[in-house]
Amino acid sequence: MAEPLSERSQKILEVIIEEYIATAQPVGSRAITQNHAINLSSASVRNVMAELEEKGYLASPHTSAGRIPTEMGYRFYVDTLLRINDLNYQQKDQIEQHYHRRGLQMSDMLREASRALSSVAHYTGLVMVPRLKVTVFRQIEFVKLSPRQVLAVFITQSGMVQNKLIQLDEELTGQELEQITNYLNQTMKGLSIQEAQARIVAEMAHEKALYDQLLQRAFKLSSAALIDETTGDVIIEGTSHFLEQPEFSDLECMKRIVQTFEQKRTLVDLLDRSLQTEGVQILIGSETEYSEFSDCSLITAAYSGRHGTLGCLGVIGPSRMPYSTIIPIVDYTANLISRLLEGEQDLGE
Amino acid sequence: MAEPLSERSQKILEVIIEEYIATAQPVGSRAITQNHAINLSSASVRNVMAELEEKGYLASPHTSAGRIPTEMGYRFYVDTLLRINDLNYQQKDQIEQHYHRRGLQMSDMLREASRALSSVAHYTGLVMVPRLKVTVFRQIEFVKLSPRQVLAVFITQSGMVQNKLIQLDEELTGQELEQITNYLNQTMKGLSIQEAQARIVAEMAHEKALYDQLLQRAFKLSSAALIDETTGDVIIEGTSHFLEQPEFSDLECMKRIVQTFEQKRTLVDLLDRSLQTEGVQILIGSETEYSEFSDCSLITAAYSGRHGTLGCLGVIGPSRMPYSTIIPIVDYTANLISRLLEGEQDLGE
DNA sequence: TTTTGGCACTCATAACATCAGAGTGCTAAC
DNA sequence: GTTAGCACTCTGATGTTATGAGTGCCAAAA
Repeated sequence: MAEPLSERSQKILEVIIEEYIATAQPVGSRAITQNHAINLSSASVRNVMAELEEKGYLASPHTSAGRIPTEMGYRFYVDTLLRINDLNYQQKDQIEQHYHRRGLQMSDMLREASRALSSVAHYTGLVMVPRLKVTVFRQIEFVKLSPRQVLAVFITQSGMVQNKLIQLDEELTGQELEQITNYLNQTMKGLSIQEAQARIVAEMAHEKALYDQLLQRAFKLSSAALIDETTGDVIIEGTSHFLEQPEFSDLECMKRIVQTFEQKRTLVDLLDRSLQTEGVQILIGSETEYSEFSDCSLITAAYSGRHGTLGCLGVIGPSRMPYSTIIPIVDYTANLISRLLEGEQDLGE
Repeated sequence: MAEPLSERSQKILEVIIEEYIATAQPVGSRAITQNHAINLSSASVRNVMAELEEKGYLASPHTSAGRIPTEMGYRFYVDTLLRINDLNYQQKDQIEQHYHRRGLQMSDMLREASRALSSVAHYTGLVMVPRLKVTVFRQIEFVKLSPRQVLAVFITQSGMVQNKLIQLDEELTGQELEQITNYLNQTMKGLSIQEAQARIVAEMAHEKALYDQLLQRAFKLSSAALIDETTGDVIIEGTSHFLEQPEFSDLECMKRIVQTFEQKRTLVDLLDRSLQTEGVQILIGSETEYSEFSDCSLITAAYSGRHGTLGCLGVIGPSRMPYSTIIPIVDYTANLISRLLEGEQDLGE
């Protein structure tokens, strides 16, 4: 059981998985001997298939229906059998076309990334919007909406814009607000939000601040503006691709997936977990740890700006997914976005 | 044919439609005589049903399957038979709960409105985001991202925030930018965007501007910032409710609807058309003029701020929809949002 | 020892026939 | 004008059978 698969078994497993990915039909021994360059009789293939089933790489829906890959089968395939295709010219072009328009803001760019993923991969595209705390401070502006209400507009080095409505304890004059703005912009420029927050805490604790009411107000205001209470956001494009998959013709199952997409929460958690990983990460079925995705796979890659990892993006679809073409699409998109975001920053400095 | 329906026929039509809305099953003559206070034999009902079918209000899927309402049937029902329920306490409460959190920005509020519609009505909620040009100018800020790139942050009286990246022909110093900002904020405060644009055009034409380079730049910049090239946006919540409807169990049809939602374009057009209408508007089936919605109905109502209509919101679902409960939900939500937005403005002045 | 041809067996799927039930339309009687 | 009754239609459920794809196993061949 723990003994490794022979080369021949591996080859057959590979062919079965690729055939199943292509057709969505259980693969029989005969299909293998006919369609592919395997010089074996169907009986020999059957023996190997029985072995692969026993070891857990394959399963049969019923006696006379051929075999389909298990999660473990896909995992082995991805880890050891997969040969990743290079993107062809057309695919690269198709991805890049999404960014030809000039003057895209960061949020637009991320949306385009999700669209690109969805349309090129033909699965659902996901892009996680950078968490505030991983971004770098560029500029803050306060807009007074009413005596006790201020809108903080906060711009990160990478060009993201965040708005936040702040309720004030005490009234501030326009002049005070301006002073605060200037002070904060000087003090925090170039700091990461985490650094900025740390500095705020430090300076607020520092007694010096006690003497300067304005400073104290400034810190209060900025700490209110920089608290990131949002749960994170994900840009989802191409939900409808799920409806094309024969494995999700079950409406009940489909509904659960769409609902999960709508809540976004689960996807945020999922993508968060992928954030740490270097390169392309692949989660298959139960590895996602969500039952609604038990027949899905998630392929993700992190993207970054000049100051490090910003977020991650990827594609979700059925486990029966052409990994060899999807992986480079995700990889290429993540790199492209990273390059663009780093370029943006160059302009900014 | 053109002769009107007798009272009895109308009553029977009403019962059939309501029964069909409740059960999603074709309604037979017997169901009517049993379940409802109609003192007629099934044979008499059959006569009436034949008449209603001939006149186009009903259709029969096949000989032995009872009748279902046609589009014309629904239209007649909505126009003349419908008695609109009042919202009960729970429903009102459920809608209002979405706004209890303080410090909601306009965009958050609109999202909540869409969620509220979706969760209370159990159909898909739609909210059209106000077009820039119907809003009132409050404040503009320019943030210099690079020598030739400026981010314009534009805040409307109703608290909406719009960002736009502007490419400059010529470099501007921070000081110049500040002057421009001040000038524009003074000049355009309280103007509607249409008025503001008109003024820009007028002043740019005016020869006085020729002498003052700074002014000219100001106008250029603001006109770039105020051009609304976005196609309009719609906030959609509760797509998954469509998957609950038995009439859309056809995956192909379902997919077309979800795709249409994803593109948003069609929905923008649809909602745009409803914008002019006073009160609640109802579009049934082909009245939407989109084939993918041939079995859907759209119920909308406009919402407004103090300065007039801002946008519209509503619900889309199958034509077989409990109009009497959905209509007041849409109506109430639109009024509530309008009230809140007008309140927001009070705070702002 | 490995491979393969052959054969019995299993099971899903499609095709077909049958039947019950729901509903209609029509006619004659009330 | 209303209704009871009846013949008729059509769907959907049920059951039966045939087909065929695919397996497992065994004995013979390599």
